[in-house]
Amino acid sequence: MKRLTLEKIAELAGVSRATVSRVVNGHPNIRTEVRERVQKVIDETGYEPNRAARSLASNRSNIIGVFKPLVGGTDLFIDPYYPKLINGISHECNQLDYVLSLFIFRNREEERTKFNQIINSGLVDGLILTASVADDPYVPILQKRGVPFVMVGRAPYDSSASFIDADNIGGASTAASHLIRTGYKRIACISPESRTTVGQDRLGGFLKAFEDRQVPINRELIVEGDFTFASGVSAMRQLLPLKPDAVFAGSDAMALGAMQAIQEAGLKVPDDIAVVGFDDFPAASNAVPPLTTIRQPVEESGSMAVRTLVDMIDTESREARGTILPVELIVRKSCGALR
Amino acid sequence: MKRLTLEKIAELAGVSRATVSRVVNGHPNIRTEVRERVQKVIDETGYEPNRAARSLASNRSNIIGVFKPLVGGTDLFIDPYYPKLINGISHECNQLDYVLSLFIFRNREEERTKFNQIINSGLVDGLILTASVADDPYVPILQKRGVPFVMVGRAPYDSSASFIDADNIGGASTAASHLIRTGYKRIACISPESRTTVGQDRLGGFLKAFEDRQVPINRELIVEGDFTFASGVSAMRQLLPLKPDAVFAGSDAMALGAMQAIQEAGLKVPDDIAVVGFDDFPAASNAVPPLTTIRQPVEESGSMAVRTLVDMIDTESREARGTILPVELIVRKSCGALR
DNA sequence: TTTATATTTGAGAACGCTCTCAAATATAAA
DNA sequence: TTTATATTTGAGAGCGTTCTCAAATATAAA
Repeated sequence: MKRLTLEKIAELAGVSRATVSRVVNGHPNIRTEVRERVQKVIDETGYEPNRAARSLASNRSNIIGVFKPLVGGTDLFIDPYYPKLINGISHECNQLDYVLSLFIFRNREEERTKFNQIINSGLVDGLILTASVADDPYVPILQKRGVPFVMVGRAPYDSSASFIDADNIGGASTAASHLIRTGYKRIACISPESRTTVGQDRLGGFLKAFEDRQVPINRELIVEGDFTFASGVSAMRQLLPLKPDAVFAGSDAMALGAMQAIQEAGLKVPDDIAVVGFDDFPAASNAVPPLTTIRQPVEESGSMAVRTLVDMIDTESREARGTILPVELIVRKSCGALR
Repeated sequence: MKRLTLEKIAELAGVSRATVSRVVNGHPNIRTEVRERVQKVIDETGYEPNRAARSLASNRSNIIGVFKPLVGGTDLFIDPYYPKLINGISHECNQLDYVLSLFIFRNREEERTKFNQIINSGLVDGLILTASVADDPYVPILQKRGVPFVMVGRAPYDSSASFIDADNIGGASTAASHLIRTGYKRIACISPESRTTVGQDRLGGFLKAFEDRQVPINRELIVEGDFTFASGVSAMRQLLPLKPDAVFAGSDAMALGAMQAIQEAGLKVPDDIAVVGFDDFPAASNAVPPLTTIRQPVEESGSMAVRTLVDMIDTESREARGTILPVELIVRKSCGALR
């Protein structure tokens, strides 16, 4: 089947190429009679404009890239966070008529090479950056290159980049406050990697709750994990001898790991040790007992990121805009507040 | 910063556009002296060819689309299967220098519209189709249109389309045989949706094990779920009054749900009821007791799909080729075979 | 050397669109 | 009507590549 072109459609409709282009792109100033005639031909033939030609002529690809830099050795893509985020991004892309390209890497070298290709080849109109660590090398490059981008899941170190983030500080603080209010005295924290801004913020929020309420903090009850179930288990095993009566884990995966370690030790959640997580992943509500946690609006982050990015692209504004989305405490059985 | 073009590089290197093009594309028949001179300029300037122009001229986008049709109401994207698959696909795309675009939809209407755009706009060189149901409307369209595609996670109803699939029949059969061999007499099955080919195959494999061993089947012990944890819980609740002594669930999520329903009823896994799942997701090994399951090579499916597709694109062959990847029984505590 | 042949290079068309500018036509004002 | 103005259309350049074909140059054979 021969590809249809604008030219061909123009011929069939008895107009010029330019007129068909106008119809396709919804430009004003076309006689409705002509517009309808052309549209009819387009509909009947199923014509779709060639994207490459369009990109070349307009200098716009209508593709948004999602770039996920490696974070340490951990492959967080398996975590339900990413699928949800991608869902949100994808949905909003569909709405705004953008195509989503996904860039995930296994090693730094590859990552760097592809990054350069991506931003210098005109492949994408803009980039969504996820899961950056504090020393992310890409931000300055993007800024110098003038490529629109927004970061999701982290606030940038300086405020010169657009970002979408959940209120990690507020959420962690709410979680900790909830435990303090419920009456626990030895509250532990399994904090996510402090190399990540998420980790920093969640730990920060945890600490803030104590400061705000002027409750002293037990520093030895703070252990670092790496977001994973396994790290939750081992962190909790470390904590058990210190006899905490509650633990806030900076991710649901770690919280679930902690619960398992607690139960292995023959203790009960929440009677012996209360547990609160962060994320509200499906597994949280399925856990036994169901996990009290902080729900973050992951899909919304994704769609908000796309909206922000597309707006930056359309307006050609490179001005940074940050959005912090509210989170929500979901009280279930694991925190012992429901009796 | 002004975009670099072939022309510009040619000027800087003192050669013609065509020569630079040859260097960039690794064509033979260039004096090494010239090749090196040009390459030097390219390296120094960081030149990357414009993808749109390339696509237009070569009629190749070097983009592979992953198209995930809606399956019923269930949003399976959250399931760890997809992230793993995408990981595999993405990795192989990186290797073969293709870009991955992801297409996920929320409703049929949108899905159809975008599908047409995708295949008629020259956006992608080929498509990976996931999670199709038996009445998938897209296969015939792709075939007529001559778009290279491969289906993953299902064997097509007729063998005229390329596919990559895990050995669902063999795996389910192995799982069931394992339960039979271990000595269980009332073996139940929570089968995935029979609308999906995965569901059909896993149920088929389950039944096959009984036929092969000439063991009679208890049809009333077969209940259908929809891959989810919740459906596993409710399926198991239905099964409990029928007093099964073992259950094979067609997905780990359902198996975990079943385990929870069993434990809620005050029964023990595996002592009262043994459980075997399918998939070997991270949660399977974290479960208490750890879940015996069938491991399917999801990432390998992804990379194999890409390799197959790229080969079809390169050779311009539209001949169907099917691959069935082997699966593996992972014996853990939940099946009661380890004492 | 001279001629034949292989290798290396460049000129220029083509890919299918967008967009500017000017021409053609319709509409409003005089 | 006539003229001025607004709206609608088309011609054609340009986007940055690839690729064919022929010219230029190098190499081999006579």
